[in-house]
Amino acid sequence: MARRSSSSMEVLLGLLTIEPMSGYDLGQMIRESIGHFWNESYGQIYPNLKTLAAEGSVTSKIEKRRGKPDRHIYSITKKGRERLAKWLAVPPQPEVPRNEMLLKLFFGSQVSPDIPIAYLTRMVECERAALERFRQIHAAISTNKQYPDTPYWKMAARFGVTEMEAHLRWADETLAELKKIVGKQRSRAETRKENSRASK
Amino acid sequence: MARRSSSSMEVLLGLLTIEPMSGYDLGQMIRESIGHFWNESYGQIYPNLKTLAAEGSVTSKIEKRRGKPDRHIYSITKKGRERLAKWLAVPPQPEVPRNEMLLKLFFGSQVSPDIPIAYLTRMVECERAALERFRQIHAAISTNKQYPDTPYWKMAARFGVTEMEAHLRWADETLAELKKIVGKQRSRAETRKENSRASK
DNA sequence: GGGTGCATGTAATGGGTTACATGATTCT
DNA sequence: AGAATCATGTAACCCATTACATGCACCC
Repeated sequence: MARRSSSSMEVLLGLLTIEPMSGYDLGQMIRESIGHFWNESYGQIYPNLKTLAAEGSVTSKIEKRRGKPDRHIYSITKKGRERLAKWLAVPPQPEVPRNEMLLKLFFGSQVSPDIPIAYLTRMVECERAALERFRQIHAAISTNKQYPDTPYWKMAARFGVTEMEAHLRWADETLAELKKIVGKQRSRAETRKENSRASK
Repeated sequence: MARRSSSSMEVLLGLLTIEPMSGYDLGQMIRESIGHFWNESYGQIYPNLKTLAAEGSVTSKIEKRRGKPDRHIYSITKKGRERLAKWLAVPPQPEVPRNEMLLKLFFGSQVSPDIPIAYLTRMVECERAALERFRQIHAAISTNKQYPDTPYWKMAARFGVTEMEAHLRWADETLAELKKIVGKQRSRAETRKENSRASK
């Protein structure tokens, strides 16, 4: 997608401030903790770690384990922290995310209303589940020991909660609207049928 | 970004159901009408129109105009409508958008709270403006003549309104939280100063 | 015996933005 | 005179995902 200022390396640096980790661990962590607003594939993580190591932003140690494959444990260096801080200081640019669901809805008149009804219904289920997850994450962070990171993690979780609630409200409203359209089409079809019957 | 099922061609087809247009017009329209949830660059639009023309989903006519450059006016064909309908029938996959702002906030403890405060404040301004725009768009659609598309366009606009309102609520809450953190750091700094004064 | 998880990595592929090129007209 | 808008297009480049490759351990 060609984001000019990649951020893919900085995520790794950011997570390594929590504790030293392997590439595999980083992948796991990204999916579990920030997966709701950021993801990174291994095809990106491993090469980026190498680049960061080459420039001295991270160091690596090999952890030998009999039986299991070796683990390359990466730690953030002073230089890495500087790079992270520099990136954090740059105000994030407002980006327009591509929302395929809205795009399809925008062209909804081209197909039967049953189609948007179907995927919105499914979306509601997904978002209800996501909302629950966000609430649990928030609760888990709140009861845990308080790190300096805790308030920030809570803010991110609160974002998820607020957004999911908004989406659900919108979806309810929209589904009601779509059902009204279906109703109108049905009654028009009825009228047509009656007319043709009357004209016979 | 490698979305497996590109959608970039279907946007063009969708917009061409409204009326025949040139590549340039399509670019304008995308920015003005669906720019809040989808964008497309000319480097994408022109080649895609050629591809669509080659496969017979659109036809083109050249509009000669003295002085100004020629315009290639594209119209959607029956085949194009079929392709669009087929795409519309596929339920949109829930995608995790990359939210750089949340990512930076997540690592907020690494820098002074003034930094997130600054960009959240700016974000609030942008989103307030966006909210206003969405409301105006919604009002404009509502007062206009009713096309079959109208209800769907309204739904998309309502999504924007709902989401912006949610973001603004969250930003307010988050800014308050960040200011509390600043307060705590100030008071800690005060205490340290007093302690060192007392120890002199 | 076969699937799943751990663990690292590379290459192919594809999508998308930016920058560049061109050229006329209109506005300041 | 110079900037901006209209209008079309191409090429370079970047970023990211997917698929593939490898190999051991553990569980059913």
